Amino acid sequence: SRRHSTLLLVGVACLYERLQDGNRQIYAFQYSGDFCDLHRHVLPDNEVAVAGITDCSIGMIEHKDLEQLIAQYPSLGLALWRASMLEASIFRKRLLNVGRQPALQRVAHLLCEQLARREAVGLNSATIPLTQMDLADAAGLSIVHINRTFQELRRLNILSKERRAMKVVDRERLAGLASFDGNYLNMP
Amino acid sequence: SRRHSTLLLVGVACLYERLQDGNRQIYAFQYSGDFCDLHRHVLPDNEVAVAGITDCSIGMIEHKDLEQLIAQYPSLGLALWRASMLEASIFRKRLLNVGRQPALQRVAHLLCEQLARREAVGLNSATIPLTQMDLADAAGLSIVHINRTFQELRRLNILSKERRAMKVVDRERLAGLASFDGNYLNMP
DNA sequence: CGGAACGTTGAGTGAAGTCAACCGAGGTGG
DNA sequence: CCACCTCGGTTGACTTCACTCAACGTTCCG
Repeated sequence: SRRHSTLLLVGVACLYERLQDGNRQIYAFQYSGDFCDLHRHVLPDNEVAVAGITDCSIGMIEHKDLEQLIAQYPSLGLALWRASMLEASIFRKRLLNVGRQPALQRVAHLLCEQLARREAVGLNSATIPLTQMDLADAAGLSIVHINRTFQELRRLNILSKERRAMKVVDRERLAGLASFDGNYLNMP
Repeated sequence: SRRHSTLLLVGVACLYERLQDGNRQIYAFQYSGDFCDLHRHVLPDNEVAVAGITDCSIGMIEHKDLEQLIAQYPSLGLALWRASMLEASIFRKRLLNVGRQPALQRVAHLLCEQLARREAVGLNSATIPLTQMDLADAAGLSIVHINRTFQELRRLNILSKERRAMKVVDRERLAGLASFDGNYLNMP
């Protein structure tokens, strides 16, 4: 059990868990400013893992230092609490989409969420550095089906290919397709 | 936007969201001691709703009173933060199961989780007061498919029928089937 | 130049969904 | 008291969305 928390400073990472059969579920993509493993504060021994999607810079903070800081600055404690509730809100929406939406809408919503979160941390390019495998594991779909879903999104002129990366060309229609409403991210 | 939070005192409730097409996703079942709508503290205008599964008693607390209490007793703030992280942990596991597990395991895991949580609040009966519709909406499956999954669980002598309610007969095998490990609930 | 990782394709399969009935237990009002 | 209604559960036939498998193409990098 670790004695520190990790903070993502630069880059994109993902939080995931792997099943016995090797299948992976990506729980969240993380951006600058996100704590990667705060949950270990409450659940030191769980199976959740973190991996970099791009190259990352990280910072560490000792648990006891963090606790001391919270004691000293109660508003930090409140901010961390709010961050946890926001994380829960994101998980809820993911659950709705994975549980109740077909592949096209599901992928569209996931992409909208990443665009919104990237924007919030100043990443304004519409080119998203995720592989089809990453998207498959986040959406709960097979790689092959993700690939075909992407082809459909490209056919609709919503996505385009840049070398190996995908680029969102028509964000409006992507959001329309997904019925995306960023309210749950605490954004406009 | 409400000025109070609701605390579930007695009974079972569920947190859910409905799609335009009428489809429902149940995010969580709630038990005595759970706050039903703390998320509104951060996201006052979201679409998440609460409904009673059984008859319920609830308590209300004004947001400003809660904030005052937290200021007065910092450990209450920490406890609420931990509760939010635990909620997030439950959502993560739900996501893993909905995204990556077939119906039988998915339903088995959901039932294991409810048994564990019921036990934690002193509800020791193995009879779970959920309809097949509730389970379907929580597992992200159709009612018809839930029904057939239940028949399979009964055929395996893991579940039985009591009147209209279901009863878990063989908790060991249910947990085995689901590869259930209660660690993510912060329980043994 | 070669290999690894990612992306694409086609064919065949299968798990879960949909539709449309019908059944059965409670509850309720005439 | 019983007819009736409603809600939840069950069934069968059929459909479809997504998965698997196995190959092949492409980009990137050493």
